[in-house]
Amino acid sequence: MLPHSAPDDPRAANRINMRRQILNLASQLLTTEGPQALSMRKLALALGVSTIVLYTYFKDKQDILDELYKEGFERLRQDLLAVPQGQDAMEYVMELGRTYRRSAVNNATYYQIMFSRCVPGFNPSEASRETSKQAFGILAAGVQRCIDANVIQAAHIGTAAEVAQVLWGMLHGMISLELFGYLGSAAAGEALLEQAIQTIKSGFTHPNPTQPTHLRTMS
Amino acid sequence: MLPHSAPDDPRAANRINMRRQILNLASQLLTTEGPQALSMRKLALALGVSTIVLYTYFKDKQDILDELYKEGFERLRQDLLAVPQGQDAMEYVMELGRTYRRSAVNNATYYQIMFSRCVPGFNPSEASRETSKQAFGILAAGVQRCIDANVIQAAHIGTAAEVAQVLWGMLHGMISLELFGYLGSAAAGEALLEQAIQTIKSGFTHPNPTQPTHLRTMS
DNA sequence: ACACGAAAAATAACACTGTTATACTAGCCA
DNA sequence: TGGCTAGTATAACAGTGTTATTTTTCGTGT
Repeated sequence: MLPHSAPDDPRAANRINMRRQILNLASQLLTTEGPQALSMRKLALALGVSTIVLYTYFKDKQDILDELYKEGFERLRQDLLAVPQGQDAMEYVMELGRTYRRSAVNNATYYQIMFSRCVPGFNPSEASRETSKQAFGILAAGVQRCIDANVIQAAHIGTAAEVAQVLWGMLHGMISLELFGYLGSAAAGEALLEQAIQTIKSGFTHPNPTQPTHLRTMS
Repeated sequence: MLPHSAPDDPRAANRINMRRQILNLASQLLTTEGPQALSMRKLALALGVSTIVLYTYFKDKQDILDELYKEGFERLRQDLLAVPQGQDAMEYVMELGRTYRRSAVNNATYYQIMFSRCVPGFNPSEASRETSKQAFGILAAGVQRCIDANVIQAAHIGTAAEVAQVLWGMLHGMISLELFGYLGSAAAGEALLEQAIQTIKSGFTHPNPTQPTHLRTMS
């Protein structure tokens, strides 16, 4: 991962040290003042250095945002990992959903970077999108457990990954509406998410009343 | 709505004409080049006028974005209104969901303005948020029809508005993931939305297996 | 220890952005 | 015709990301 220089090269050590310092400050600026306040000049000023320094440690602003994007998904992943895997597979998945919301609300500005195009030209790199898939994998594994335990009617819905994508989308939608202020208070957001989770549970546990979905994707 | 001048005042006529001209161009720029390309200077240059002109017809850039935000919700509302209200209330709501996605995909850049913070400081005005509620009202009315027809187990879920908010969130989430590129192709997005709709239908038509949600909003 | 060379940093600038103070010009009314 | 007002242009201010040029720093070979 490191460049061509030796690991004990003082220059290289300083490099990764400086990288962390910049990212820490960027992270702090992001959470305290929001995405639009995160400018290269402010970053440099707060570090007491010139703007050019940022460009010696990062390719450009996108590169820094990309790192924050990864950090956001890493936080989410850690939070999801902390959910205890009780005996009830379905209850575990539901708790993942609640944790997902809590993590998103607690890291709202990170969530903006991860899921809304809050910085004009920013698009996460392919490598960073891989990180996002790891957080998603926890959800998919939970769904797989439900399918194995026969509490999700898999045949009527799709593969574990597909079900997890649907679940993810629904959770993300509720949280997204809340963060954008469409649901009113945080309490309302929490209550509505609980409703959504209950509805999803109900939908997953009961057989699909119509024909398989892949036969009717074209209307 | 018009200012203090008479309706046949040639100045005033020119005013609303110019307003429309600016908005049309902004809309075009938005769809062709995306939100970050929508700058006041580009707008003025394309119109062949000075930037100051924009500020005589609009308070600032937010004001223009606010108008586009309203236009986006108006398009969505029109698309939803065009859905025929067949006999089956549930099928009507499901078709609303499919139409919602189609409308969002067809007006992806508008959707970004409506639901993602794609322009740094933009926050829709209170008046514009009222417009968004009108589009939401169509969804809520459809849900109400389902409740009246006893195809949604309302007692187990909540009021029509709450159910509609959950439905809306789920639809929005799937579409949002698709537009951000998390679902792969448009075909995958369409198929997964169909899965989501079927799951929602199943969840809505079957009674909620646990106690009412308002008793467990606090964990 | 000293000088060399390369890496890192500073300065200053370029091309943008939204916004506005000042100056000017056009058109309407008396 | 004169004057007033609304509308426009010019030019500037403060901010953004980025970079070419210059200067400094610092590890390393002699």
